[in-house]
Amino acid sequence: MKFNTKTRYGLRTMLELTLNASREEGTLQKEIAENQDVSVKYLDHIIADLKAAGLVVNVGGKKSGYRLNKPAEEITIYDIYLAFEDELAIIDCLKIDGECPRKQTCVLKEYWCDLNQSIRSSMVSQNLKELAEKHRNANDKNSF
Amino acid sequence: MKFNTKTRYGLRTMLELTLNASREEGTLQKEIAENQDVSVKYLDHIIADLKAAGLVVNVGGKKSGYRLNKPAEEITIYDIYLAFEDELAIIDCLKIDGECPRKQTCVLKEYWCDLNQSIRSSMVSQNLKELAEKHRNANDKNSF
DNA sequence: TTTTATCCTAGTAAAATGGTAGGATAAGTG
DNA sequence: CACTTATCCTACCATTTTACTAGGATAAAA
Repeated sequence: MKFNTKTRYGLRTMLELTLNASREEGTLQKEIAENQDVSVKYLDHIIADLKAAGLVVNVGGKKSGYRLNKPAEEITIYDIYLAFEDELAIIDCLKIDGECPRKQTCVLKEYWCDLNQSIRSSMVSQNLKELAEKHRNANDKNSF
Repeated sequence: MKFNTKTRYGLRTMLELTLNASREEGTLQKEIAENQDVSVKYLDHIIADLKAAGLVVNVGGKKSGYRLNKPAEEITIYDIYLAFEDELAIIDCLKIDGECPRKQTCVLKEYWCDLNQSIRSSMVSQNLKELAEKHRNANDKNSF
């Protein structure tokens, strides 16, 4: 029961882009990789996923930096999660077309479903702008 | 981000034992396996884990059935989870002795930690007695 | 004595995880 | 124009985890 590293690094990447939002020229992969202690090659995949999800854009084609593709307050942690994973389903029968012969009357499914909703809602209700503000109010301005 | 089958089957096993709590002779593995559509062999492992965690006992040695080892209201979903997994840590740096160079000032860790707590608290606050009551109030009395 | 259900240790195919490697493309630099 | 370098894109891969199955020992009951 854990989140994978792509989601974690992806979130850190997105927070870094949020903090650099004032930069017109965006932020280079290389810089992010250094700050976040990931290889540029691995970050490649992460950024590709974020890009495919429409969360980041690269400012001017090859050799240019990245920026958020929407205002930070419109990007939630769940959006970032979805760049790397399918719809949250903590057990299989909660999937959109997940079938379970017991589904009609399963009291446990009810429980799992509630928990699933509560996790998702925690991720939906936290956006990047709030995170960035919290970060700026913290002591050390360079770590996350 | 999902729960494994052992935890799911373990919970179903525990709910079945709760519903059968009035039986002095306990419930046989075989019966549980049939009701829950698991092979007896696989259930073997699951029950072994539940037993090791002190959640179930077998009534009279070999060839006897299983019973809960404590009152149902004292057994939470989190107790059952712990029979199969380590302490809940949705990201590694939340582990008891998990180290992270950024830990002092990491605003993201704060978020993950809150989410971790909220998931755990959902699991801690749901006990087997409540689940069994909900189940008995439902239509179909035999499925979960 | 035979049956059978618990108990215990191994093994294992398939999938997921967390990456690395290689090279194509194109933008900027000397 | 040649060169460097950062993005882009496709493979590949080792390790770990997952979800089991298999085999047999033990002991209680029939």
